[in-house]
Amino acid sequence: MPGKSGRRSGCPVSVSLELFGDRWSLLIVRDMMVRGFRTFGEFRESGEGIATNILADRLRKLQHAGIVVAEVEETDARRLNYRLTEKGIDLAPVLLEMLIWAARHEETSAPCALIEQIEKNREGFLAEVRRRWKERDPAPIMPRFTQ
Amino acid sequence: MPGKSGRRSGCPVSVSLELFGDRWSLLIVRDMMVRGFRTFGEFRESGEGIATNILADRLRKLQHAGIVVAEVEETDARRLNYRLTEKGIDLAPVLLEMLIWAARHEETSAPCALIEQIEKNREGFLAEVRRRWKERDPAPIMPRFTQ
DNA sequence: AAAGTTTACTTGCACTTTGCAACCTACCCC
DNA sequence: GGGGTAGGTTGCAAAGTGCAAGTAAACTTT
Repeated sequence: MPGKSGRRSGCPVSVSLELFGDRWSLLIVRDMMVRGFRTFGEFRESGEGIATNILADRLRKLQHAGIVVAEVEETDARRLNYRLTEKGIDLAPVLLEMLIWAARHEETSAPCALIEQIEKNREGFLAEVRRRWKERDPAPIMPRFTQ
Repeated sequence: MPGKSGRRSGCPVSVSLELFGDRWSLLIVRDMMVRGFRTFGEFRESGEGIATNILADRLRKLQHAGIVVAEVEETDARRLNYRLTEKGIDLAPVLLEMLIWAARHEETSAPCALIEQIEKNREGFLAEVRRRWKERDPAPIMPRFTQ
């Protein structure tokens, strides 16, 4: 949905930050992308403890931005399946660089071996993320990093 | 400054978002990185219209996170020069991917030719950003994208 | 040296966003 | 049709944000 008025500026970085520059949006994208989460309940129990009103708000905004789509599950009409769009899966490089940066400069629970492996093979990792998305493969590609 | 308690989780993405997951922090980093801005006044008039209390707060937090350092200018003691640390300049790939994503999926003021050129030569662009930082070259590497 | 300007803030206040708990309403299963 | 589950909404207190104004120190001009 381009052509929005009311933008702070036309700088792409600024535009990005207006869409997902907060503490939660990219975590939801991460869960969809690498952990295969699809439902409200999965995101809610994702480990970081997001409040349900914030979660509902972010899912709404991500849908409005065209990053996520929701579809009703055919076996259970209560259940919504949230899924990344192509625009959403294209955020993979952003998340990957954030992961590499934090693993290098902050103390995280990500095992060094895993990070090293990903860093050496960025393109392969991104290709695998994209393949899983395309084939709707719900298997998580990365563990949960519980602290 | 690793070893902080009170983290939501040990996931590197979550850790990153706790440090710079807001609408302003990365814009300040962008201004330092690609426009050569150094002083409070330059950030204030950067185009997006940040409030001065927020700017002061973000500069403080970025310093506390070790992403930015401040040093008094020798010619004018009023003037503080804010500068990225190595940890800060290492955010370049994150910003670059955000720039590419938004240029591809949103309507921005970035000229297509420029984006295409950068996308084809990511490593060269990152090397140039890093060179300018290392040599304290204040020449902006990218224009201001005024809308 | 008095007056004005610039720089980097701080303060006050209205407004918005967030976090937490509780509640609500379909929908499924038995 | 009763109980549990999924995906929310609502209310309220606390925190964060945006804007205008003010401040203190360091220069600059007269």
